[in-house]
Amino acid sequence: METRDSIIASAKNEFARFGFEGARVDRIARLAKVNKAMIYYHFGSKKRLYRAVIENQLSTKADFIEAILRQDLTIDEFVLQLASFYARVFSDNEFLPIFLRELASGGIQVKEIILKTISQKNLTAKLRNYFEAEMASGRIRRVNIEHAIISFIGMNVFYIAVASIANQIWEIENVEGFLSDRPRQVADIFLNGIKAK
Amino acid sequence: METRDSIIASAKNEFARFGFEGARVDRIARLAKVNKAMIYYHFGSKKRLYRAVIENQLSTKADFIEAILRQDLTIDEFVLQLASFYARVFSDNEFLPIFLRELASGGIQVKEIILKTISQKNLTAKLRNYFEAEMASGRIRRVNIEHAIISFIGMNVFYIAVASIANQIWEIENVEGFLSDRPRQVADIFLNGIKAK
Amino acid sequence: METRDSIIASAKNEFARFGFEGARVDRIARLAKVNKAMIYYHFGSKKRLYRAVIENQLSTKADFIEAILRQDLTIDEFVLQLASFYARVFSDNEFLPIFLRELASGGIQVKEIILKTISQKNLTAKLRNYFEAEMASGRIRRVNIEHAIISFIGMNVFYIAVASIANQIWEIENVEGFLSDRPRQVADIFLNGIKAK
Amino acid sequence: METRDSIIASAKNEFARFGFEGARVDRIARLAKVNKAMIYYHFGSKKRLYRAVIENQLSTKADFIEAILRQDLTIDEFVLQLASFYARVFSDNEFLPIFLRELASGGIQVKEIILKTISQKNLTAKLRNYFEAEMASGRIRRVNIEHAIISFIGMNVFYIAVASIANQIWEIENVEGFLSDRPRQVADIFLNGIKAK
DNA sequence: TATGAATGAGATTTCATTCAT
DNA sequence: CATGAATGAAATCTCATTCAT
Repeated sequence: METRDSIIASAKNEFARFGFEGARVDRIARLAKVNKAMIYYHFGSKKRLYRAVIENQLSTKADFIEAILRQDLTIDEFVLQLASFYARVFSDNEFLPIFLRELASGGIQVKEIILKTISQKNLTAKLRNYFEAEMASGRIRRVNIEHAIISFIGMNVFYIAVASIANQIWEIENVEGFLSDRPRQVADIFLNGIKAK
Repeated sequence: METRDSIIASAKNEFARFGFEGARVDRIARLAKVNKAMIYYHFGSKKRLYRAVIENQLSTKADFIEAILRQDLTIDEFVLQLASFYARVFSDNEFLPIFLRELASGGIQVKEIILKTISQKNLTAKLRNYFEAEMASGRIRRVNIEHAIISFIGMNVFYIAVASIANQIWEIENVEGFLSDRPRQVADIFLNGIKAK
Repeated sequence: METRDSIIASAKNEFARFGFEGARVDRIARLAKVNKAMIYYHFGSKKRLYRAVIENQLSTKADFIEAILRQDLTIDEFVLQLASFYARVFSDNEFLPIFLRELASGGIQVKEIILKTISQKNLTAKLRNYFEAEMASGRIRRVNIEHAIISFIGMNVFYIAVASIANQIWEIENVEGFLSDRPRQVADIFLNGIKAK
Repeated sequence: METRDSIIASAKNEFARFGFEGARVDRIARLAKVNKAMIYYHFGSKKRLYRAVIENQLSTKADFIEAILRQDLTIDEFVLQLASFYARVFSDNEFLPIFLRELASGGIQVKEIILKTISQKNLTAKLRNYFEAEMASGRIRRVNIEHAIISFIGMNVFYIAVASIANQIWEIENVEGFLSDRPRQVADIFLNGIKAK
C-alpha cells in the first residue's frame, strides 16, 4: 500500500498545481519516486488516478459535519463551529484548487462523490431539521433555509478561494490574523442576519 | 477584425470548457472557421490568445459597480443592486469557469487585470466610504467592513459556482426561480446581519 | 497526394512483413521518409492506415475477373485465364501475407471490402451463369458449382501460399518453372474433373 | 505438469486469436489462471512458449497420413480418406489461424517442424509411389504428381481457410452441410480430373 | 513452485507551432 | 491574409521480462 499512497500523495500535489490536463504522469512518478508504469499498474489510467485522488480527499471531510451535528449545540456555537470547519477544509492548499477546477468543468467527478457521501449520512435532512427546530423555537427568524445555508457556506469558502486577490484589493496586511478572525466575523453577520429581533 | 473577433469568441468558449491546458488550438480554429495558422498570425501563441480572451472579458465588467456607487442609493437599494450585479457577472457561462480556474492556479493573469481596473476607478475607497458613512449615521452596526463586504460577495458568487451541486443536494427543482430569488434572499440576510437593531 | 501514397506504400510493406500488430508506425514513417505525425494527420490511426492499405489493394484486383467474364471464352480458355489471374494476384509478395493474416483473424476488414466489390460487380451471379450455361450445353458434367469453383480457386491459391514449404517437401528445384507451369496444370486437372466424358 | 499444460492450452488460444505479436502474456496468464511469472519460469520467454505451442500442435497430426497409406486402399477410397483427413486437421479452430499466420511470416518455425516429421516418416516417397503405381496400372492418367497432390490439398484446405468469406459470397446457408459434403465433392472432381477415360 | 510488485524500453498518439505557397 | 501540410517534442500508455519474498 506504500507505493499506492505515495502515488496518490504526489498526484494530489500535481493535480492541485496544474489541473488534470496540465498534470504530467511523468512528474507524478518522479515525485513519488516510482516507476511510471506503476501508476498504470495501480490505477489503470491518469483519469482513474485522478478519481482516486478525489475520493481519497473527500472521504475524510464528510465525517466532520456529522460530528458537529451530533453535539447538540446552541445556534451560536453551532454556526461558529461550522464556519471553522469550512475554513479548515478549504484552507487545504491542495484540495482547494482541485475543487475549484472541478467546479469550473462541471464537477462531474466531485459531484457524484459529494452527493453520495452527503446522502449516505443524510446530512441535508439533519441540517434542515436543525434550522427548522430553531425557527420553531423562535430563536431565529423565518428564513428560507436553503438560501441561508448556501449563503453561509459561501461567506466562508469565498474568501479562502479569492484570498490572494482580496488581500491586495482590501490592503489586508495581517493575512494570518484576518483568516483566523474570519469564522467569528462570518458567524457574527450570519447570526445577526437570521436571528429574531 | 472579423477573424480576430471570431477567434476570440471561439477561444473563450474553448478555454471555458476545457481550461488553458485542456484547450486545443485546432478546436478553436475549427469552431472559429479559421485556419489554424491564422491564430498564430493574429495572436502569436496560445498563451497570448488566452490573455487576449481574459482582457476582453474583464474590461467590460468594472464599469457597473462604479455606476451603482454613483447613484446615491439607500443601503437597502444599494445592497440589492450589488447582489444583482454579481449574479449577472458570474452567471456568464463562459466567464465563471475561466475565473474559477484562474483562482485555482494562482490567477496571476486575472489578478493583475482586476487589481488594475479596481484601483483605476478607486472602487475600494468608494465602497469603504459608503459603508463608513452608513455606520457613522447609525443605520448599520459597527462591523469590520472588509469582512462584511467579502462575505457579501461570497454569498452571491458561491451559489452560482456550485449551483449544479447545490441544486441536487438541496433538491432544488425550480432552479430558475431559486436563482432569480437569490439577490433578494442574500440581501435580506446580509442587511439584517449588519443593520442596527 | 504524394505523401499519402508514399505512406500507403511503406505501410503495405510493413504490414506485409510484420502483420498489423507487429508493424511499427515509426518504421513506416522512416521508410516513407515522412514525419511520424503525418501518418496521423492523413490517416488518423494505425488501424485506419491499415484499412486504407487493404482498400488500396483490393480496389485494383476485382476489375480483372470481370474483364475475363466479358470476353466470351471457351471453357478451356476461361479456366486457364482464371488460373493465371489467381496466380498473378496472390503472387504479390505483399498482398499474400496481408491476406493470410486477415484470414487468420477472421478477416473482418478484408471480408467487408471483398464482399462489397464482388456484389457491386455482381461477380457471383456472372460466374454461376457461366457454369450453368456450360452444364446446360452438356460441355461439362452436372457438378455443384460452388464446390467446384471454390476447389478451383483453392488449387491455385494454395500452392502460392505454401510454396516455401511445398518446394522443400517435394524437392522442387526449378521453382520458377513450377510456378509458371502451374496454371496449365491446375486447369488440366480441373477441366478433366468437370468435363463430360 | 498441470500448470504447464494449462499454460500451453491458454497460449494456443491466445496465439490463435491474436497472433504472436498480438498475443499478450498477461492474458495468457489470466486465462490459464496462473501467475505471469510462472510462464517465464516454465518457458523462459514468449517466443519459447510459442514454439512449445506449435510443437505440441504438429506432433499429433503426422501419424494420420501414414496410417492412411498403410491401409492398401483403392484410389477412390484413398483420395476420400485423405480429403477427410485434411478437413479434420484444418478445421481445428486454433490450429488454422496459427498455421496461416506462420505462412504469412515465412513460417520458419512451422516449416522446420513439418519438414522434420514428413521426412522422418518418408511420407513424400510413399505418396509418390502410391500415385506412380496407380499411373502404371493405367487406372489414372499420366499427370504431374507434385502438381496433382498440391492441387488436391489446396482444394481441401482452401475452403476451410476462407469459409467465412466464401459462405457469404456464395450465399451458403447450410454451412454445416456444405462442410461435411466437401470431402466427397472434392474427391469427385479430383478423381475425375486424374482418372483415365 | 508461486505471487504481487516493479522495471525499462518502446509503442501509439497528440499538439503547439511553423513553413511553403 | 489565408491555407494545407509539415515538424519535433513530448504525452499517455503498454508490455515482455524480472525481482523479492
